[in-house]
Order: sequence, then structure tokens, then C-alpha cells
Amino acid sequence: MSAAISTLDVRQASRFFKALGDETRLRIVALLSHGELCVCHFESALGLSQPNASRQLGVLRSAGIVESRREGSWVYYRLAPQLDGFCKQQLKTLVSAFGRREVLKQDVERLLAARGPDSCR
Amino acid sequence: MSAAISTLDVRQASRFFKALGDETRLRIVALLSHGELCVCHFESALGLSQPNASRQLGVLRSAGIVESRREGSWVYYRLAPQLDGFCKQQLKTLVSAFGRREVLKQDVERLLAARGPDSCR
DNA sequence: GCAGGACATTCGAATATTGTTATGTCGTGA
DNA sequence: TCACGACATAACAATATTCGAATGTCCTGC
Repeated sequence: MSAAISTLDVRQASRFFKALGDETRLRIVALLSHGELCVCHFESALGLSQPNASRQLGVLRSAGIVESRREGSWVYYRLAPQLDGFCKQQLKTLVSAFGRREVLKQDVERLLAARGPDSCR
Repeated sequence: MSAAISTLDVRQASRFFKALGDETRLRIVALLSHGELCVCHFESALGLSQPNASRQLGVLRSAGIVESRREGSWVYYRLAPQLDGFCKQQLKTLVSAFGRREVLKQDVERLLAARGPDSCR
């Protein structure tokens, strides 16, 4: 049902697309579609340097795609609820598509191999 | 129904998003969601210089979002059918969202005010 | 063939984005 | 309070993107 899409803020939509127009950030969103993760998870699962992981997450946060919370030493990231109905629908489609992909599944497996999804180390 | 989304080529998806991560190009897609148009239409409706209109259309074409055909002196652009099921779904959502927006409606009205949707001049 | 219109491409300067190295901040545990 | 780990930010060079001006290509009408 597309009735939820009642508005479209062009500026917000372009920011949304721009943030997702990068393979690394798409892979981050793919991992997050399986649940909450902290920065070190992205480093190991995607082979990113620590500053790079942090910055890509910052880009996604600026675009309103992810949000974070601190828990002790760690900062956990999760997909942010979308205020804009259009972005909400797009992100939903994206997340559902991420349930089936091979390459991205390798990322998830690399993540699970390194450590359980809850504990950091 | 999202059953059509059986694959997700991450590289193609990021190219797709990257091309749409720009306000001008989103407005172009908005106009195209109402039908086929030639370059001069974008110039007048969106206030773009000729080289800029051409270039933005080129970006969208490289990403496989639009395709073009020549008719006499004019080159007509239209939305391209999406091969990738994921991009197809995303573009569909985008087009359906463009049916309701105010700002973008101004673009369309500016387009129609300048000239009929079929004749160039 | 020639002139002119419609569009594409090239070039160059300004600006933005990228990844790495170095450094800063914050919370934890001793 | 001090050292350390997790993360963020700054600083930098390399690269990419942006737009306008100039130029090139293709088609049409004469």
C-alpha cells in the first residue's frame, strides 16, 4: 500500500539518495537491516579502517538514515525511523531487498564469524 | 507485492542512488514521470542552462534511469524500464510519489505554461 | 552546400568527497 | 587519577563532481 506516501520533500529525498549512493554505505545499511550494531562490527565485517567506518556512519546519520546510542564504551547504530513518508517507503524496500543478496550475506557471515551480534569483544 | 525483488546488485543500486542524489536530477525525473520530454523542456521548466540540462540527463542515462530517442532536431527523454528488480521497485515508488508534490507541480506548470507537452516550438 | 537550431562534449576553476594519519574525547577499570 | 579502549574529529592529499563558457556534432530548411 502506497497510501503512506503523501508528501515528498525533494531536498530530503535527494540527501537520502545521495547518502545511499555509495557501495560501502549501502553495505552498512544491509548489515543494519539485520539489527543494531556497533562501530567495531562494521570495521571487521566490511574491512574498514576505524576512522572510515566512523565517518561513513556519520554521513548516514546526517542524512537521517541511521541513529546511534551510547552504551558504555560502545556506540550502537541502528536504522532510524523515517519521518518523510517517501524515504520511509524507499528504505523499507531497501531493507526487504537486503534479505536475499549473496554478496551482502558474505558481509553478514563475516560479521557473525568474528563475534556474536550482541557482544563486542 | 515485492516478490519481483529477487536480486540486488549492490553496484547497480549505488549507481542508481548516486544519480538520484541531486535535486535537479530528481526534478527531471519528476517531470519525466508525466511523460516523454525533450531537452528544451527541462531548460525552460527548471531554469537550467542548455549544457547543464544535457549533462544532468547524461548522468541519468549513464545510470540507466532514462533513455532517449532522436526525432528530427530534438532528442526526447523518457524513463527507462529497469532491468534490476530492486531499482524497478524504487523508481516505481519515486514516480508514484511525484504525483502529489507542490513544488514539483510548479515545475510541471511552468512546463505546460511555456508550451504544450508535445510541440517543442 | 550552407546557415541556423538543438543538443552533446570539452575545458577549466571552484567546490565537494574520499581515505589515511594523527589527534582529541569520553567512558571504563584499576 | 591514570592508562587504555572505542569512537569521533582534524588535517591533509588525491580524486571526483559541479557549472558556465566555448566548441563540436547532427539535423533541417533553403
